[in-house]
Amino acid sequence: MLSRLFSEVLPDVQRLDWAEDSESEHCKVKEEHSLHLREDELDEAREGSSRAESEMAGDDEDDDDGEEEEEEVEEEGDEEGCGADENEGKPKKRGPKKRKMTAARVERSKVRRLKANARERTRMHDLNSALDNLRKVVPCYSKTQKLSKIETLRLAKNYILALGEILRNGKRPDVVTYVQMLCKGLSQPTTNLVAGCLQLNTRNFLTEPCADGPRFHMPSSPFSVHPYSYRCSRLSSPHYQSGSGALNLRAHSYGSGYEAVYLPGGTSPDYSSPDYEGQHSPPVCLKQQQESSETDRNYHYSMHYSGLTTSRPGHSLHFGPSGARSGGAHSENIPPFHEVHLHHDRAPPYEELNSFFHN
DNA sequence: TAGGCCATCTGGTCCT
DNA sequence: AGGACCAGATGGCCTA
Repeated sequence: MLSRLFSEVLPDVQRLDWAEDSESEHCKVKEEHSLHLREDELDEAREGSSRAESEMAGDDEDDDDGEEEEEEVEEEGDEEGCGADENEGKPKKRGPKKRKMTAARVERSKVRRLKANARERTRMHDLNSALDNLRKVVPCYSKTQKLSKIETLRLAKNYILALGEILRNGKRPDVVTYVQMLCKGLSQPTTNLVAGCLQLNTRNFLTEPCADGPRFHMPSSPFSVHPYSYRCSRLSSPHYQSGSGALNLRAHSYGSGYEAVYLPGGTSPDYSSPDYEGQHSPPVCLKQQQESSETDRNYHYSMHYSGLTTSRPGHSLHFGPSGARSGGAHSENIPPFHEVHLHHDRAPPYEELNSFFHN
């Protein structure tokens, strides 16, 4: 199984390399464009430089061929507050003596600074490009709702640790434990998103009617794809932190399953109904509440539907900390499912995890 | 309006 | 001298 994991990971890493290459190509093109856009700055600086040189005709008369022989005039201690009174009692500075900053030198320094700025921009763009690539291989990816840089790094670290744990133990982890590992140290909004992504991929998560009220059951595999979309207005949004209507997610000691139980506070949408149109949020808030007991070591999570609405009046669910934002205030922000999903095609470890939870 | 996130500029440091 | 890297400062944008 582990070898299968590696055999699946490696080609994907190669794909990733390719993707990174193409993306960096794209980035380079963009960067060239942006550099072109800023060439005028350099031109301006150069023009300014030549202007300054001509204005400095008094002491730079022979600087006509661009190789200006700048004055090698040494400072007489008149810069940086090194006046005579300040130098009293202090040893004379050693090292290369500062050259006088002629206007030409100042302008050249400006040009150098502009070039350095351009390089710095390029460098940061490359860094961002790499971060984008990283975003695509961590468990939760959205084109529209990007994880922040810091959260991407945290999630990536947790993901690596989680995969390492799986490799070390050679067995699938408890689902909730897995979610815990992934979300360790993440902000609440990111935790919500990750939980939402994981839950998004629980095709059979929904609809298993119970006698004691609407109840959702997590299947053994939490990672298979289902077609519902969800929304998250902004990852930094604190909307999903707590709520009244909640979905309690309990891990069972038996099997690998856990169940999500709707608590009072909302109406369960009839996902099984053909009338149901999937423009709604699956739970996007997963918040550990407590450890229930030692015997079943159940972890309780509340999974809140934040402003989950449907086209049917009876299906409008209002969850959220205050309710003020609930009720579909952000329905226009719902990213389509294809924009928020697990990258099965890019993340074989996830497929492997799928198989873990399928077995 | 405050806070989070981000891009950019800038000066400093280290290395080649 | 120049490039890479870094961290601080700053201002813009967005959301609650």
